[in-house]
Amino acid sequence: MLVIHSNIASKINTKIYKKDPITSELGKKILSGTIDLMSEIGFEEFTFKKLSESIESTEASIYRYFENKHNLLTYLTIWYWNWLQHKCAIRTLNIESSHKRLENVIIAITEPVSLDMQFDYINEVKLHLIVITESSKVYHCKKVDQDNKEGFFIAYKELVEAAASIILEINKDYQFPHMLISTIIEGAHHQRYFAEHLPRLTDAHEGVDSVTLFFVQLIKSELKFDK
Amino acid sequence: MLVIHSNIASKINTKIYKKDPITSELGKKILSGTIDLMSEIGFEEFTFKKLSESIESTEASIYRYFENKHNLLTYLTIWYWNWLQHKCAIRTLNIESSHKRLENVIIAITEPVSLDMQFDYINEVKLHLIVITESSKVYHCKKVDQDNKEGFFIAYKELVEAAASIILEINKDYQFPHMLISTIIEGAHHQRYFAEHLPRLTDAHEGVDSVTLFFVQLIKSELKFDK
DNA sequence: GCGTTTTGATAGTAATACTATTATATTTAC
DNA sequence: GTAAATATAATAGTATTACTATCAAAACGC
Repeated sequence: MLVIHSNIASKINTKIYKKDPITSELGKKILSGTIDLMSEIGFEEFTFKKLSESIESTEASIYRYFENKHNLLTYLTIWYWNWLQHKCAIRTLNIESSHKRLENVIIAITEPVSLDMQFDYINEVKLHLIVITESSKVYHCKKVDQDNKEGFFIAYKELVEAAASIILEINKDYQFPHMLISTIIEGAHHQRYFAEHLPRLTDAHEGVDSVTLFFVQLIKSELKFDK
Repeated sequence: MLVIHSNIASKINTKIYKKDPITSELGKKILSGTIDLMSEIGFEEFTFKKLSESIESTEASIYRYFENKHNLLTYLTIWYWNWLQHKCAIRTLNIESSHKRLENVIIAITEPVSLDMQFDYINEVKLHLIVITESSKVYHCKKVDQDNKEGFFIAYKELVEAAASIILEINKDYQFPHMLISTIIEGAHHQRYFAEHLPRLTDAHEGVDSVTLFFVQLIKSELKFDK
């Protein structure tokens, strides 16, 4: 069940930061500066030194908010998962048909991101780019089991669980609801990345959002409600 | 069209290394040592220093074979793609039915890896673990466009192209053959990783390879030949 | 206006990611 | 069988990264 939260950052696990970035001006500058800088130079090239220069602060000050750049990326990724949850909740409000709710969720998850909601320190379009390119590094690392115990991936699990439960409304005997949803979430990121950098691995058609088209068609075929 | 090569390493792009590792004892020890060490401690913790200690050589000697650990991981990933191509070629030999050939390819791509072929310096099971956990880092980095120009991803593209062409034999009007295949390749890695570290994102059933089951069912549903 | 918290400035350490140099093996060339 | 070429080991050194520590200045809370 998806719950609508007014403040996306307030849902974020408190152990991911040393000091909550949304409680101060510097904290917010760290978030917005990171989104600008990391979307430009990428996670590997990104350092707290460079960030401190771009926001005119110091390395030591940034370390007071986040232990390291990995946790900072994790923070942004959790923010994105919460934001997606919120978006899915809005898109399924007052819709009776399970089929239509599921379709709306798949669209919300896979569509290109625009700046429709306005957040003061988070640029959703740039954040989406970072998520597409870097978010898998959040869990593809040795810290994954420890971070999982801390609860850093709860927002992702809730998102998958919520969509999976709609699938079970449609077909209570369907065997792979979680796999289907997590494959679509990860797949949408991959396909957008491939379209940009390795187009021979995709079928991008000009002017058409084939990523969303493909995944909507896929889920309808798999659950056999394509009519 | 898949071509069968007797030597998987010989197909590897020569620009990925400074000195071809399979031409010397040290080179082979670098490959087997990397597979052992990296599958154990992960890409981020892996250093040429640690590798040199574990294979009883020196940092400088390893640098004569590979510019950096990123290129070494890329080498191993290319080896894996070539190996998968080879496996798919074998599994589709002498099979007339396009449907059966496609099913065999999806099984070859998604099934768990065992040590059936024996390579002297590559442990396929450990390499598969590395690919599942680390291979997306090969292209999710700032170097991706440069590496793509060098041709490092050709083996991946050929694999996708070969499977996509079978899809088009089955349905020449199908719009998304490349997306479907690359989604399955990446998806299979993700699902195996999730099953190990984030099980709530999957539907792993005991004793059953649900990853392969899921993707075989998915492609049959999407291409509507599930009979 | 005084105490507390936050930030800035600076310094310092250990590890990483390399490059360079030279000596010593080992291989190959003929 | 010896000289020449090549490969490896041993060592040293540099720039950058990823932090930690200290202290003074600024801001803020009441």
